[in-house]
Amino acid sequence: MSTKERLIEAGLRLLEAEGPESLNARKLAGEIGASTMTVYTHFGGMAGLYETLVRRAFVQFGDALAAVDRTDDPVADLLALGMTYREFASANPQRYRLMFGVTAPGSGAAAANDVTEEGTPSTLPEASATFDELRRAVQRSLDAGRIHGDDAVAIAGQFWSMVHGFVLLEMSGFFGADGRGVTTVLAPHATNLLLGLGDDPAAVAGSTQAARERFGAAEASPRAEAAPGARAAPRAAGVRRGPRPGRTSGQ
Amino acid sequence: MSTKERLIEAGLRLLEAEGPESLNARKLAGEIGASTMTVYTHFGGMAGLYETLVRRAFVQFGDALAAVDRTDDPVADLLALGMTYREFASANPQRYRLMFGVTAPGSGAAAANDVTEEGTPSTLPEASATFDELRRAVQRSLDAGRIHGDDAVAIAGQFWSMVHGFVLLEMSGFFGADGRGVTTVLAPHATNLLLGLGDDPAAVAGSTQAARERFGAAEASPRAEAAPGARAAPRAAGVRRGPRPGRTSGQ
DNA sequence: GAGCTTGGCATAACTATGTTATGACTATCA
DNA sequence: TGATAGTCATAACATAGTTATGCCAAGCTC
Repeated sequence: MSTKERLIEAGLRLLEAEGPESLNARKLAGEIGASTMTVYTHFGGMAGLYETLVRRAFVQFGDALAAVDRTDDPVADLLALGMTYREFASANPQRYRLMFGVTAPGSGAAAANDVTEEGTPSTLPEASATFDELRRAVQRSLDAGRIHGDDAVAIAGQFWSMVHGFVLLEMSGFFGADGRGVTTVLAPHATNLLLGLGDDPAAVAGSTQAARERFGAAEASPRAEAAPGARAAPRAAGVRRGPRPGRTSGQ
Repeated sequence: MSTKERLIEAGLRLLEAEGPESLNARKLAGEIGASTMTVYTHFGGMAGLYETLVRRAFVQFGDALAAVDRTDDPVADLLALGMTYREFASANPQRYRLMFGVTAPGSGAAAANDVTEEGTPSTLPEASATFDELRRAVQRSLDAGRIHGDDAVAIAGQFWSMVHGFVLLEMSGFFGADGRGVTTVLAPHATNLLLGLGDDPAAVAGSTQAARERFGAAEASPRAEAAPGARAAPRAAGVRRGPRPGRTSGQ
């Protein structure tokens, strides 16, 4: 594997394993047995590396979403998409935060802006693709007459706000530790939103059940970054984890 | 004013004015004509300063939300609360990000963890108070029979997910630049959620109109952070202007 | 094949930032 | 008046991003 690729993989791994503060040039380089210079040769600096990681993460994220089956129940598909979305974020919280310019990868990241700070995802084609997956599911639900409206993008934005907000608040520790918030907050929210969009209560219940069953089955599949037990035993100890080696003066 | 207080205010000001990367000890100290040592004397380090800024920001945020009038239309109150919420976040994006452990204030912030990274808000009483404001509005809507459900906290969580997710995505540049997303995404989302919660369509429309008018009126008031852009105006430089604390009179 | 060019990379130095050690100065109090 | 505690400037140290420099191997030209 090329040095560049090894750096990227080490970066993604270190990010989740030791948190964003370990995403520094020296540690990264040490991880692959190279010098910090490689970061500059291949990425122009830490900012470039961050951007590459963000793109890569979005691709993986997009792959995970694209892997959701499309059935003849577009609303169930939409719900399954949401569950997968939340699953990915819960399993890779640091990655998710980085993707949405929401992490603190160290001082360099602040300089990395352009990518990390504000415009981050909205200008990345990889991110747009992610959103597009959602938009299509909404469009199919519209086409099927399950929900009503004239702007699939706007409706997709509502679903996105819902899941994105939930996921971040859940990561921050609101909504309880285990996946409890999913049943108390996210699922009812999705139901309410669908009802508000005009879907039939019975149909919503059916699609919810279908998505739930489908999702329980999908859990057995060996998805790479769909880390262990996101639903059953999701990191009760919280997002971080980590003795945080040798901070400050080591003392 | 005490050195400590001046550091806090300089911190909040620098944060919005120059971004999180300017929130460093030397710049901060220079801002008030002191040495970096003051940061350690008063806050124990940058981490302590961050935590103080987060608490202060939550207090200001809570004040802004508490200043929303309570009328005999609890749903309109709820919507006004949401608009105020979004307004605060849009006017003080860096502050909002910091509050939710969502900013990248430089390498120190990663160390600031404990506060900045994961548990940030969920363990801060100031943050809980914020959420409680929302919960009460939901409870009043339940009591009034406008919406149905047995768990005000869970329902409040849905509203919170909605606004939080919207606000962050809007900051990241999705949903367009001006407040356009508010009318295309956030407002319809709120309507749909209310409908899903059992409110009457006509009643929702009425409350929405009431909230809109009330908010438009409030816009004329000399609220610092009540920036223009929610409906029509662009809020080009909306990043500036800090909210003056302690305007809790209107309650 | 000899020499040149290019790209990858190690070494080491430079800069910025968090942090700490030290000591001076001031206010308060016994 | 002397002691103590708190505040804070100076200066040094550690870490992390970055850059300068040069080595070296792979091609390429002649």
